[in-house]
Amino acid sequence: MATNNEIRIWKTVQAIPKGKVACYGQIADLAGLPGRARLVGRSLGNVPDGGWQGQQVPWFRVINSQGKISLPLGSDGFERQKQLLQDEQVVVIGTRIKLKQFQWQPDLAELLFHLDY
DNA sequence: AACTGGGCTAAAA
DNA sequence: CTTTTAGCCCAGT
Repeated sequence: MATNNEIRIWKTVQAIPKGKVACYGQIADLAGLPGRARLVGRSLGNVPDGGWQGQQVPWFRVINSQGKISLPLGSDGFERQKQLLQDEQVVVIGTRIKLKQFQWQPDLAELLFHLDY
């Protein structure tokens, strides 16, 4: 069953724009769960097929604070994440993500804080 | 009521 | 650049 924290996390992740990424700690903060990056990682592994409330949850747009894909290099999950990112023009070199702009726009963060859960 | 292992992190080496 | 170290949090078991 989905926990409240998972739901908050999924909804926050749904706000990541296509072609951009965010890191686990960042999502935790924006979801109002500071210090719980690991919970974000765990929760993204529990995303229901078909997403949440009819909306997909772009789990693959979440990476670690080093700007890399966190799944084990060469694993199925890694390849899947890499493919999905490349499908939206995000450049992946080895495990590393390349983005012109790695940070969230302030107005977006502002919007997220006001999400009505 | 412990115990554990993660899709973590920041800092240091 | 990389690896290590030492914190960190908590759902699942």
